[in-house]
Amino acid sequence: MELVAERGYDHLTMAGLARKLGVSASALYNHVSSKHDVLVLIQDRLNEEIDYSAFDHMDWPQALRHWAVSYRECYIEHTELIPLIAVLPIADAPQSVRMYERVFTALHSAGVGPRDAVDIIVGIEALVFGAAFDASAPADIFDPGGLLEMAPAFAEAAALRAADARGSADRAFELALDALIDGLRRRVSPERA
Amino acid sequence: MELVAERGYDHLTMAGLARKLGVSASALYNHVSSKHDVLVLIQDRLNEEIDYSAFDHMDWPQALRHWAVSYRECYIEHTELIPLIAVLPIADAPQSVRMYERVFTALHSAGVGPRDAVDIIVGIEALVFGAAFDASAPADIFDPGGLLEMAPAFAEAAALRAADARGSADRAFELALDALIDGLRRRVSPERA
DNA sequence: ACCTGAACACCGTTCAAGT
DNA sequence: ACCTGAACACCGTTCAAGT
Repeated sequence: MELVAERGYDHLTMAGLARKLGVSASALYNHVSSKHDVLVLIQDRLNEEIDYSAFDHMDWPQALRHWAVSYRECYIEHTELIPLIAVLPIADAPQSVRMYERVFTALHSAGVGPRDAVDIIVGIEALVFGAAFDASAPADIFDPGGLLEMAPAFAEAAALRAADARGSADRAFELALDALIDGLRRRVSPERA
Repeated sequence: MELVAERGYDHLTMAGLARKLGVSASALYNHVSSKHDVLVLIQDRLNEEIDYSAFDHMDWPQALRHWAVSYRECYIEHTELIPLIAVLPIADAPQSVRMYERVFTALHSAGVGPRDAVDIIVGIEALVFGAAFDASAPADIFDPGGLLEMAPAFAEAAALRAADARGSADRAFELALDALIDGLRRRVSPERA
């Protein structure tokens, strides 16, 4: 009961979490010292499910792609946590630390310099988080509403998108991800261009 | 006093905003119907400052880059608003609608298909929002703390990054942005590869 | 038309008191 | 060692009452 970060807390509130555990809200403070602590536990639980095994048997651009896709899938189902987790230090989150180390060493041993490796990780993560946000946004996010006359061309394309918001978000993510990784590969190992 | 979304609201709370305006919190509901309304006003105010004039006199990959840099700069100074604004529909936000229309038509008239154009906008935005998050994260976000022995290689590179977190975040963003745009250009107009 | 002040149902957190 | 219940300082929002 101590280490478990119980799943299914849609309303991530101390009271709600306590109710789900059958205790009072104040009882939680015998196990964690603040809400920040439970966020760290959740972050680590979530990051544990990200699949980065591709780095074992693929070249880094391909592995990066698999990692990013898995990363995004993990967070799409828990989008309300993204703004909290995206700025959360990884100290005391062992699974997250392990993941970063693996990705970093894979890039490094493939000849990518340490600064570029960190930058690549940060860049991929930025796209992943941003895309997960996008996937969680309402389908009509680009609907100009009463301002249609201001954006006739964009509105038409946005309506097409709204018809299959999730599929469109997936396509947009994969287009950007492929473009990003392709660009990174050319930048970091230009001889293979 | 009605339309103004007063600046300097660090604590974006109805009470705080009311205090800054010298009225009571409940008085605000004579002008807006909910906090969501003031967020829309703020979103529009903020997006008004994004510079997309580059689309007037540059080719789309270059213009996209200028737009993204300006976009990110706008949100870096108001990072606490990102999670709210990133999922906010743009209906009733005229400046935002205007911006999207301009970017979309610029891409479209350059020969980019409507679906790709929207995907490119979404992809750039994802990177911008994610990178703005990253820039607002604490400098020691990648510090493994007591788990140093789990990530010796990554920790070293992360420490280098922490020494100049903001500069590193900028570099990572620009590396990813250039790579992304380069990849998009190749994908959308392969003949110019 | 616009404001105030009290009230409501919530937050995260603390702390004395119990077992 | 772990829990409860009351309390605190906050949220966003409503509403009767004032001018």
